[in-house]
Amino acid sequence: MLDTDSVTELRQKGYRLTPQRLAVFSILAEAGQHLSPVDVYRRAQQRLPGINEATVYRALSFLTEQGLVHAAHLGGGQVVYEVAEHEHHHLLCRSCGESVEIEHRLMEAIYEELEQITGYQIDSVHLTFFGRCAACLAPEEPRRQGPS
Amino acid sequence: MLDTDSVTELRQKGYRLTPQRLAVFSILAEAGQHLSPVDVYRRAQQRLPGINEATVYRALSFLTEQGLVHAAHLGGGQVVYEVAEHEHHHLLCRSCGESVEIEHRLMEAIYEELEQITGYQIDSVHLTFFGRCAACLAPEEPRRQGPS
DNA sequence: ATAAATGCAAATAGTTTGCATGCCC
DNA sequence: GGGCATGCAAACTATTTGCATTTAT
Repeated sequence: MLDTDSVTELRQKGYRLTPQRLAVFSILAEAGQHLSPVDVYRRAQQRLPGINEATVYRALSFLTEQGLVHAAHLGGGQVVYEVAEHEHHHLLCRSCGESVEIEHRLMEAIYEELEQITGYQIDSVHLTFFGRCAACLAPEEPRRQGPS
Repeated sequence: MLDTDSVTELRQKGYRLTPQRLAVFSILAEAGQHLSPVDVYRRAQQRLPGINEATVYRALSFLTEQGLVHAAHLGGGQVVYEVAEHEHHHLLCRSCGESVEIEHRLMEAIYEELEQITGYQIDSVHLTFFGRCAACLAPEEPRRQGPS
């Protein structure tokens, strides 16, 4: 699932493309959504039965450092990962845990404003907003399930 | 440091205002900024030498449930707490860890836009943006120290 | 008095690290 | 073959929980 360019680049830097790293990457690519390290680990076990949790953590931080994967901080101190395709943010429903993507484009104006006010250069690739989704707002009885 | 109204209200609900809970609240109120549970614990020890870490965690979640304190999720899976005075957000410098407050007012327009687009009702009381502060951007050598 | 909260210790979850072995390039 | 990465186990940090005791009301 890793494109040839990335593969070549990483090898030139002296890094190795092990089955474990490739598995972690494809799992994220195929999932098409953010996964927690444990999620990744569980799925990885099915492909590479002997894979270790520490390896998954190491692969995730490796891929993050290389910019192939993004780490996102959802609420509750959870960190999740997803392939670095397009910049976006999340809006998470507190009731049912469902999330929608927010295009980064929508946030550009506010980023600029905040940069002007604060003097910071903002580079958040990922923000998480919280709220309640339409489905949970509508009925008397919201469909309870708890986030995550 | 808790106002009389809150005190009365909590007692009427059957909750108790123990020295531990009051200490945790005043520590946050006096700090005037977000503190991690460990920060709170350390400061609490000086006032109530026997206080236990579990008690601090329990007090923090109690105060959060009662709406007197807000939990904020900074990066790296850290949760910090602060008194619930005014709604605001944080902008955190990745290099030195310094943070500035972002007034919620600035975010209102984008909240409305997102609500229209997604159908969600957004109630994030706290967002954390990441970037680099002016001081860390300016010099050749950013003042390294690592966040938090 | 009595139910709620604390303190203690142990359990749990999530993540990191040291080191010998294995395997990618 | 050389060195980076893995696997394993242990260490760590942060947080939670059960239970006997204490204490606010």
